[in-house]
Amino acid sequence: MDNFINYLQVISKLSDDTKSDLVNCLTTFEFAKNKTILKQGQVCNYLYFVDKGLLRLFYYRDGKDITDYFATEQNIIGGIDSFFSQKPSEKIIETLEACSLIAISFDNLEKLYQKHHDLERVGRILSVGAFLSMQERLFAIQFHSAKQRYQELLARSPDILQRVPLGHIASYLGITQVTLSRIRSQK
Amino acid sequence: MDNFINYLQVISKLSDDTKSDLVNCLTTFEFAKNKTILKQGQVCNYLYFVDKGLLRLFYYRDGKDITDYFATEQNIIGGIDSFFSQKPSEKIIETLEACSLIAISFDNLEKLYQKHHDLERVGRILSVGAFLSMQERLFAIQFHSAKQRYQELLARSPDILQRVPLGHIASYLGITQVTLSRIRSQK
DNA sequence: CGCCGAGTTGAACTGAATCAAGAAACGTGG
DNA sequence: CCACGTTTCTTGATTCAGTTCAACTCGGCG
Repeated sequence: MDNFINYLQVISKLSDDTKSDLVNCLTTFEFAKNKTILKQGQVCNYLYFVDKGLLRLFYYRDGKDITDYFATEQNIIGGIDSFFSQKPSEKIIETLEACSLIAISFDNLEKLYQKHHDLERVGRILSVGAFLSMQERLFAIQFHSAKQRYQELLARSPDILQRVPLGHIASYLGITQVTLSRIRSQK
Repeated sequence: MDNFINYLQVISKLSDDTKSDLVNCLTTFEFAKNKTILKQGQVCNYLYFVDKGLLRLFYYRDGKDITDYFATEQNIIGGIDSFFSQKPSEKIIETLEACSLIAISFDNLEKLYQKHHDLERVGRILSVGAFLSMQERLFAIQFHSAKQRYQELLARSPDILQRVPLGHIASYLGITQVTLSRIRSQK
């Protein structure tokens, strides 16, 4: 839990009061490998901070499995659309390794936001950051070739390549498995 | 100004205290058509709410002018990356029509965020919304054809098509002017 | 041992880009 | 208000990155 609180605290200072309230609202979960922790059609009730392990967020498009996001240690993952709208999720979260997660429920988060301005600030900053990374991703998809995107991922998160099947990587990069295979073979 | 405050208030309730502080921090600007209001290399010091008019946010990529975003009445526009990081902006904002804008400076916004929890909440909700729309845009670029994206824009913002040169529309959709012209001619 | 999912490789196809040239609209000055 | 140059838009021919379809390889595991 300290890991998560530290993570938040670095973003913007939290009072002791906030931190102690926060600790009381957090739940830890342990999941085995290849478990679905958010099903399609289910409302996403938690945001998860990854203490240990690796997960992915994905959805189906024409029956094809498309990875949207990978979360490793020190990342947050959730079905954001569903979580904030409290509507059924199109997207699915599954573990790709055994995971220890620190979770906060929607109700608790709302309550804490209400009560603690400093926490809401952290939330605001995280959201702006998420916006900016989506922007970068959009840019990469628009202007960088499949090869470039692969190399950027390789530079940014070399570990993911080791820990995840190539099919997931390919759809995350917005290319087919076949293209990814060709990219890897050349050079 | 009331337009802007109303816009914010709908997102989440603001106290009278917040509102009166807010009014004192807002500035209104009038710009003629085709004026640059954020230059490349300049730090973006304001977020603008469009009371009247039309603007675009764009940047250069290989010497080509790429439109990132259009803002019409009741939209917010700014060089977000630059604004929040307070670093020089890659991106440029220019008016495409004569505009009345309501602006808030970075310093004022920070001050207000500090003082008013309810306003920071509005900021948080706006940021999550911005994230979600980027997500949709990414999805469209990845999976929808040029034609589909054009038709979606047409459905969503028919007025923009009337008010903006096609070249800007094309780069916003992530296609060339040439392709857009072909799409429009068929059907 | 044989099956099965994951990855590779080859051949054909396609949406959109690029290159290039012409037509239409626009505005600025004489 | 017309003439000229400039920008905007259209149209045609060609090219290319990446997809699709399909067959094949490989390593693991019941």
